[in-house]
Amino acid sequence: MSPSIKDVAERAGVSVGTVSNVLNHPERVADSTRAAVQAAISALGFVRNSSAAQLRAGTSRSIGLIVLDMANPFFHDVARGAEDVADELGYAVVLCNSDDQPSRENRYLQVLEEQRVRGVLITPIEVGSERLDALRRRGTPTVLVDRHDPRVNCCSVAVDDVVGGELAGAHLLGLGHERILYLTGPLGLRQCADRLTGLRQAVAAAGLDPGEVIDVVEERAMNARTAHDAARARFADDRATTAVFCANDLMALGVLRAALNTGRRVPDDLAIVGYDDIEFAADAAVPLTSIRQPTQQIGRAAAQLLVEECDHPETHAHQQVMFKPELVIRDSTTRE
Amino acid sequence: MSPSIKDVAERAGVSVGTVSNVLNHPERVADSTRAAVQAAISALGFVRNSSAAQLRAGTSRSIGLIVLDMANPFFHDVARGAEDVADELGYAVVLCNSDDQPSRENRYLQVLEEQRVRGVLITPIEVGSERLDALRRRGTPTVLVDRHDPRVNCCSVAVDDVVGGELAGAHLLGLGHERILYLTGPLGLRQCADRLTGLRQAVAAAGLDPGEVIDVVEERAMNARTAHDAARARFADDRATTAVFCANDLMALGVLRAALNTGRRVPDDLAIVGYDDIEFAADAAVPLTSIRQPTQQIGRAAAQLLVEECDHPETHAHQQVMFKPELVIRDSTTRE
DNA sequence: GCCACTGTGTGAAACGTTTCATGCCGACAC
DNA sequence: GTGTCGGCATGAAACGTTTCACACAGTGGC
Repeated sequence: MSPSIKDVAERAGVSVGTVSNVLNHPERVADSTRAAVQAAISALGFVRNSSAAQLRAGTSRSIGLIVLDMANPFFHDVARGAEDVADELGYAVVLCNSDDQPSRENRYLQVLEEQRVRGVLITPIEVGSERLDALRRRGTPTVLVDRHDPRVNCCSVAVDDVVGGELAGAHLLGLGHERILYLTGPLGLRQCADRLTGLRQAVAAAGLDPGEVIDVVEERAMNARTAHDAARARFADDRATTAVFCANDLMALGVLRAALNTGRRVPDDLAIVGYDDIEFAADAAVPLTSIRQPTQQIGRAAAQLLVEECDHPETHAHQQVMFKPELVIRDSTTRE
Repeated sequence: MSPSIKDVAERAGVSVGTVSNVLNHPERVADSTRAAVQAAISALGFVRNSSAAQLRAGTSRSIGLIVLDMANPFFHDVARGAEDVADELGYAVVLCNSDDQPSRENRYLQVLEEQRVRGVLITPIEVGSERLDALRRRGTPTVLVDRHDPRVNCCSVAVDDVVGGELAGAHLLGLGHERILYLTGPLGLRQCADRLTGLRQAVAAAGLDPGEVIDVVEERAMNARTAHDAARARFADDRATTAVFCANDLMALGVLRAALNTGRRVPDDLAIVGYDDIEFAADAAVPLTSIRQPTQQIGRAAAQLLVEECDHPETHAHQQVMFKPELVIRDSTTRE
């Protein structure tokens, strides 16, 4: 159907080996021959068949990246970082979106394996699944993104959520708040639980009793609407709480709307801290103080570790990289 | 390295042809043989090499999707819709992000061609580029997403932006506004220009003079910050304008913040209409009236057209599908 | 004039599948 | 017993590359 290397060879009057050399090792071919082959290639509109190339070569220069949710800016930035690094190092990235569904995760792992990718970057739905172990056993390096493997039999890159909670807590305590509400998603998520741990540590470090200072409200969904409703219900008869720490920015924005709609001034009556520092945080009705994660860095680091393991499997030692988050102060906690 | 079909055949004591049949035509194989082969497959951890399969088969069941910007929720939804349909029809989608850079678009087109994808869905950076025509000439069907080809030599799916502008205009005029500001990105973008055209049509249809009613402010960037600054500058000494129509929701959110910060009530002093109906529009400080595009539908329709052309190239006739947008009324224009 | 060498090109093997013509075997009809 | 047929399995060819051992022809040293 489409022209093959053989057609090109015939037209240029050379052997197939020579055409292949023009494609892959141009320096081995005399200038005149190379020109003739190039001419034949463009005349025929030849495009290399990568299936054949990869079959013969036995190995591909591509890695897979499976994320939980491409709609989440966090993963979008991670992907961007990983792509940039992979590109520099001569690898292509195959992007897959598991959408938090085990069936999709499985299907993509299968596809990536069939394509013989060199390695896989993944935020697994469940850490320590048999499927992933099997992949590793068969010799495909994997790196966990935003997760850690307690058994440490692969590399991983994550952000220290305990520190994030501490930063938020210390900031609010420093502003004089004595009743802090932690509005969170399911505490079964490590992320949410760790942030609470950090918050408690900050309170304890200030010489206060976490049990007295912190109040936890756990919601199932982590979006603005849920948070808005929860905040409204809560604030109907509560004037003691002067600060809210939310497990993500969407929830913080919901709380902000609830506060403004019930006539509270932010930050004077209520201080709000979010998490993630999403793009819109700075542009909210009251710009949001938030905890920023080095998202692109996560992707970059993960890709680097993976490529390192792919290229030097024998000397490679697994690492657990842990980034520190950063506090970004805006008007929702303090006006300068 | 990893076990091949041959290893499986040896271990199961059958020929390679039989193993292949177990994989692709299980019904042609006797139950007992099939079981033996399956056992060998799992014992060895065999995974089919898709390069070899595709090379032999000569054709793949995958299509490429090249979008401008995965960070934009619009394209995210389009991708989702396309993936769903492709999946139902037995095609896999290879997702590529051109990031508005011609070099990346070119590279991905090259990669997709080398992989011999059956077809390509693309929002091209430039309509009518030679590269895309060449691809089509070589027999790879393409469908334009959110773009139209004036020469109509391929299918396309887009949304009618003129109607979107009309909807916004008619809504604001119906509320009694007589001075409307259109805050837009570059009018060189068809999207932005068409929305203005629609707005003018609505004004004319109401028997008014577009030149008197509409005021256009064109900014280079279409984000919240730019819009916020533009709105602030504008409103410093302008009380005549009572309504703003923004070319996207991010700009509308910027205007909203500027309005609230300068003490205007929304919608009483200023009505605001956005465009795109992004997820956060409903959760803004004042929920935003916006124009919703059937984003997932766009992706679904595009994938359907493409697969149709791939599967029945001879009977296929190119179509230009044009969806109608929809007005979503919220508090930023009228309180019920 | 011979040797070694370099630069360039050749041709065949191999990669792991799928497909297809062929063959084997037992069952059933006559 | 012969002929036919269906169900299953086989083995080889083919897909389009890359690689590698080899060949060939100049070149320069001696």
